[in-house]
Amino acid sequence: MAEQVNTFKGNDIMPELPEVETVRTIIAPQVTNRRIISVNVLNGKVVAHPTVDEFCKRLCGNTICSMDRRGKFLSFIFENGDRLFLHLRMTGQLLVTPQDFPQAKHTHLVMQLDDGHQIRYIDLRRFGRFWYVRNGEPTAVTGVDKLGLEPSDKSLTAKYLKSKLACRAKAVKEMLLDQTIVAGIGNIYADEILFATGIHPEQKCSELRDTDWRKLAKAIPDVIAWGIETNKITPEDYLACEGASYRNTPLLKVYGRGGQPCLKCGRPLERITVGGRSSCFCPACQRKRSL
DNA sequence: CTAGCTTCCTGATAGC
DNA sequence: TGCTATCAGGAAGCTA
Repeated sequence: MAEQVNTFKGNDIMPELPEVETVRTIIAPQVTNRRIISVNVLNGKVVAHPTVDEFCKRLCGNTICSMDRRGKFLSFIFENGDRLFLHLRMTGQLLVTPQDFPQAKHTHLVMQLDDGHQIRYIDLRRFGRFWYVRNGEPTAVTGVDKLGLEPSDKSLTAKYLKSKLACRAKAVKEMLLDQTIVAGIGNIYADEILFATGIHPEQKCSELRDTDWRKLAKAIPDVIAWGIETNKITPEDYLACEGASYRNTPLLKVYGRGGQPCLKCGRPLERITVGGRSSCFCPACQRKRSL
């Protein structure tokens, strides 16, 4: 039995694009056409813009039209065109609960809806943030303006990736985590995408060949779409686990499997650190090429 | 401009 | 048992 190298600290959380999309599809139908009648900010740290007082004032009375997602950002769109942006970062959880539902530890923000339900924000590490942006007000304050292409964007081609990155000495894994190139990939799906392409996480962008760029341009949308598909959960199960256990962890091929056999060749997967992030890969299927 | 370091935060775990 | 140190991670904010 191979040694288990990873520790899985907080692995039930850490939302990336597929998980954020799951949250949106679960939450949106429960809040659409609901009016926010009051807001309780239990920890002002999670409100990034504007001040907590202004934030609460602007939210109250608004009716939610729809929910959107861009990269790992969620947003609530209101009837008046205002928007509430949210980034879950590492450990943020968004729930719609009956108002008498037991309040979880680390609940930082509660919005009371007009149908007796509440939207609750829970975040163990408090890295997540909310931004309230008025209709017509620039969204630059949130950071969404800096995001690169969505993985599903048809403009995400080998040519796009190569033109943006081929001159850079950065490791390909760091490129995948750069939200200004492609939005929504985190540490887990970066490892899965690299395994799918057979590229070593430390391979420099400047060393990649045209076939590599083509493989990446295909694997990025494919792996993210697979993540969205496999993360499906019912609203009941989502609430029962308090929005924490809808991840496809058992299905991941490399992430968190350091020391375990590669699903393609059986050799033990390795775990290294790339750009300060733990990375799992197969040393046989993802050989590092020298020039 | 980029690279590299630090910060934020808590809880699990290791070591004494 | 109980203490302290270490580590995980997304993204911003620094410095050089």
